[in-house]
Amino acid sequence: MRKDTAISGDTTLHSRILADIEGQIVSGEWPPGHRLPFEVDLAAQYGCSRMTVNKVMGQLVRSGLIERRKKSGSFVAQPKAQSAVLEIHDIKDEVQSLKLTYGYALISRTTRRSDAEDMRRLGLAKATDVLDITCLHSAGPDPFCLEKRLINLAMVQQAAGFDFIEIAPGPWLLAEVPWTSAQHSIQAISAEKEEARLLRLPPHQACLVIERQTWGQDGPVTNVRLTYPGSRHVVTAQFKPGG
Amino acid sequence: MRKDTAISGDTTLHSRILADIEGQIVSGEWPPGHRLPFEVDLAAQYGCSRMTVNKVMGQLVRSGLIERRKKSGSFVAQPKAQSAVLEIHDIKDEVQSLKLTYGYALISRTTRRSDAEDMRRLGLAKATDVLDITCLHSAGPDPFCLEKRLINLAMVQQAAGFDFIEIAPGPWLLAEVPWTSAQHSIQAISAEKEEARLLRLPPHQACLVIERQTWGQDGPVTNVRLTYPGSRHVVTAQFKPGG
DNA sequence: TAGTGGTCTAGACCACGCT
DNA sequence: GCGTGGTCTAGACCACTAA
Repeated sequence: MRKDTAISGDTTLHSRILADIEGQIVSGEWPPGHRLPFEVDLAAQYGCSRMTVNKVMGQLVRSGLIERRKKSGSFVAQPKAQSAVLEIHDIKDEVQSLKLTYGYALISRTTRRSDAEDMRRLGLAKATDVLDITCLHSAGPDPFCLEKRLINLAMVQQAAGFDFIEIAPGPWLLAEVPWTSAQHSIQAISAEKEEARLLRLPPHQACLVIERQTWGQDGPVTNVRLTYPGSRHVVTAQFKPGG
Repeated sequence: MRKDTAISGDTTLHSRILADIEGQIVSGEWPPGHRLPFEVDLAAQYGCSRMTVNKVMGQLVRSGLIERRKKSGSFVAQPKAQSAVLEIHDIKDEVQSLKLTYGYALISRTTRRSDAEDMRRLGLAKATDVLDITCLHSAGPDPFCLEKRLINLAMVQQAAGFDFIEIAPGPWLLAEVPWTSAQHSIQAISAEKEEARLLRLPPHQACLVIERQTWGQDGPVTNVRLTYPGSRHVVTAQFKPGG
């Protein structure tokens, strides 16, 4: 068959088929549990090969819109847990996107043998040397975020020789150390005295705390706890099926 | 060439190639900016067709590990904004996974013409009728989460005839209304008097507030604000490249 | 056991963007 | 120009599983 890659429309065949099927589902015309046409039939309907349809179906599965069972067919999925994509930006970018001048100040930097709390935060099995950094990110004249970070020196030897006076540990680590996975937790706390002082807040003010634990290929790399003052900071996440 | 789908290993060819390349990247052997072999060369190296390699490359692009430029080739991406997947579970499941008995109580349910605040929360362009629901989810004997929800009756007519006494609006909407996208925001607040009373908290206690705005195909469906007491609730998110 | 999805091939043409 | 990725085909075999 002659290939006319210039699709009869504007985008690729994939996108057109994908959009069609997504449309059927989100409009409710194909409710949860409805069985979609078989790959062979869709291929015939769109006049394309089965593999093209298969690719689309793969995307639909990944986005959670459909479920597929061999021998039975493909079905519109029951919507269940929503999963949203949380974008975690660099703090500097975050501040600058608010049209404020970004400031960074190192508050403390100490090296020690990891204690029980350090090992818990990093998820260490046995004690190693850790670097403990506290620093403050500011937006214009105001404190923006307090960062308390632990770096596992067993994984990041070169951090021992870096002062972190000019460059924040976040971007430095990102450029320096390959990492494989991360886990985030978000909670609300009342600011403790020391935090409140550094963030120039009244004591017991509600703060948003984002804690991120990062692993490299060979073990824990770093744990960072970012404390954002009051309700000034908002974390957002988007969900869109088939993204 | 004879097809031996029984892969020389344990999984599919895809997975093997994907794992190999991911390994090169996360181990740091291929640092950011490094150019990967061309598709043709990888295909030759693995003794497979170019399309198989192409599929893998597509996954690597989607997971943000590489960037591809025509004529230049494929390059290991500079790690930038981290994006994590936030799983937003049903509150009932959340409570039950803590081995606590789930309880639900409707506190108020009123219908009105949307005021300015309603329109802001729902993102309405012009006024419609809205259903305003306040309810409480509990875990064992304790309040777990306060839910304040608006439902756009122009989009969800059938909600007007439902009492929400036995069934919480969240699961009801999930089953009843197809939706296309959602946006979440998370922030820390100090509990106001009314919230503190319902959640049985001392006033001004720090609370985590998750607000979710949901759109259907034809417009705003619902806005829900979930207030979790104190630092008892933690939202978690996972990141794993190439997931 | 037969139907369905899962995977793969060995080609092909096209568009884009370096050089 | 020409090399690279982007897309697509018309087959094929296999594994799984529901009937």
